[in-house]
Amino acid sequence: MRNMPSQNAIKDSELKTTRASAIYVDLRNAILNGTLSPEAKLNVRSLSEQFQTGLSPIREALNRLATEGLAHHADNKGFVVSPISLDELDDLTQARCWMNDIGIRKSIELGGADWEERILIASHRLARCPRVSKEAGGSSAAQPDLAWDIAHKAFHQTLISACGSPWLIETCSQLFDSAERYRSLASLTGTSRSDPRDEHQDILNAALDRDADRAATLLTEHFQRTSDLVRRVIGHDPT
Amino acid sequence: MRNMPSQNAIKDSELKTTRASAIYVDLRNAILNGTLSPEAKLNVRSLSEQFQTGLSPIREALNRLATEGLAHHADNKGFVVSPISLDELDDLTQARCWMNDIGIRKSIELGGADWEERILIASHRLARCPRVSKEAGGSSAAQPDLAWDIAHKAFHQTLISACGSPWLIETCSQLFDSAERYRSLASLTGTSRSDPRDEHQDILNAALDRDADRAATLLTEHFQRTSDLVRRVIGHDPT
DNA sequence: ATGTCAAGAATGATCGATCATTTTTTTATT
DNA sequence: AATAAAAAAATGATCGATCATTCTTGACAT
Repeated sequence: MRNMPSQNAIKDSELKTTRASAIYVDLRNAILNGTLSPEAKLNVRSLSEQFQTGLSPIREALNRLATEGLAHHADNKGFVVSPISLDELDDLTQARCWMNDIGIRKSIELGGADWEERILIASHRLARCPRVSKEAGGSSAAQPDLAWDIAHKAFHQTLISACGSPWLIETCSQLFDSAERYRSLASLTGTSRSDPRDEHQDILNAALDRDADRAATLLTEHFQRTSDLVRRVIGHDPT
Repeated sequence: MRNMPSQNAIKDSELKTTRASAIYVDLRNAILNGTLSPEAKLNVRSLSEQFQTGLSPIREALNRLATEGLAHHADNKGFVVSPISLDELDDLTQARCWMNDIGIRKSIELGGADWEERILIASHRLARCPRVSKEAGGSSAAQPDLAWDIAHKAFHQTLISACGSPWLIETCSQLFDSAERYRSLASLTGTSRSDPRDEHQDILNAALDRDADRAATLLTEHFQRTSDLVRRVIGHDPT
C-alpha cells in the first residue's frame, strides 16, 4: 500500500513503444523485484498520477499483468499484486524441476557444439558478475544487482535452449520470473547462499559431459535448495 | 477478415460481469472454435460496433487475449488472431504429451478413491455425449457440439486432477484450449476419428488399474494421433 | 511502367469526463 | 454501545473525443 515503483514517470522504457507497454514493463519489474509488495492495491488513479498518464494505459498494463498471473483482478474490485504463499512456492518449485528436467535432458540430447559454447559463455559471464551491487554512484540507494539477475536467468535459459521446444523455453522463462519474485522478497538476489557459483559450475560441467542424469539431478537440487532458503526466510514473517 | 463472432451484442456473458470480461469470453470462444480465423485482424473500432460498446472494453479484452497467446499484438499495429502453423502444432503436442504424462502419473500415484470415481463419471458423461450436434432447432446453422467439447475437456482435466500441482493443471488446461483451436480448424470437433471413444475408455481403464506406464503411453498416443489427424487436414490447405 | 513522396484516410493509442459499483462514513434506532 | 440503514466518498468501468502513427492513394519524375 505504501511501496511505490520508482517515481520515474514516462522515462526509459517509454522510448519507442506505447505508454501501456512501457508501464507494463515498469510495473512488472516492480512486482518482480519486490518494490511492489504482494497484495498491494494497484489503484488505477494513483498509478495514472505516478506515471503521469491517463487511465487507459494503466488499465491495459494491469490487464496484461493479471493475465500473466503477476496481479489478480476481480470485476469491479480492481487489481492487486498477486499474493505469495509457501504453497505456491512449492508448486512453482516443483514445476520448475519438472520443466527444467525435461529441458536440460532434451538439450543434452539435441544440443550441438554451438549450444556447448553458449552455455560455457553464459556460465562464464555469470561467474564474472559481482554478486552484490557496487554500491557506488551517487544516486539513489544500493540497487539490487540487476546485472547478476540477468546473467543468472541467461545461464538457466541457455541450459535448456537446445531442447527444441519453444513452448518449454517460454514456460521456463515465466517460471524463472515468478520464482525470482520469491527470491527478491527473501532478499536472496545476488548475495545468495553458501555457494551458488559452485552449483552453477557443477551443472555446467555435467552438461558439457553430456551426463543427462547428473545434470538433471544437480539442476533439480539447485532449485530445491533455493526454494528451501526462500522458505526459511519467508516462512517466518507472515506477510 | 470476414468471419465475425456471432452478432450477439452484450448478451449471455454480459450478465453480472464487466463488459471487458464478457467480450473477452466471447472473443476467446470465437478464436477457439474457429469463428475468428487465424491472422484475422482484430479491429478495435469494428469490434466496438459489433459489441455495441466503447473502445476501452474491447481493448482490455484484446490485451488479455494477447497476453494469453491467442492474439498477437504489436505496438501501434493493433491486434491479430494468432496464426497457426504445423510447427506450433508439433510444439503444442509435444508439450501436451510431456505435461499430461507427468500429470497422469502423479494422479495415479496420489489420487484416491474419490479421484477414481471422478474420472469414471467424467468418462461416462463423455461417452454419453452425442458426437455431433443434433442439428435440430430452427435457429442458425449446425453448431459444433459444444457439449462434447466440454465433456471432453472435463475428462482430460479430471485425469490429471489429482497430480497435486495447481500449476500443472492450469498449464494443461491452457494447452488443451490451444490444441482445441487446431481441432476446430480441422473440423475435428465431435465428429472425430476412427474411434476416440475407445481411446478414452482405454485410458480410463489403465488409470483405474493404476497402471501408470500404460495410462501415460495411451494418453501420449492419443494426443499424437489427434495431432496427426489435424496435420493431415491442415497440412493441405495452407491458410 | 516503375519508383518516390506527399497528402489523405484509416487505425491505434490516449485522454479526461462520466457512469456504476463498492467501500466508508454518518446517522438513526434499539 | 451495537446494529442497521442511508448518505457520501472512493474507486472501478466505460464512453466518445482527440492525438499519433501507420497505411493508402495518386501525382509526379525518371
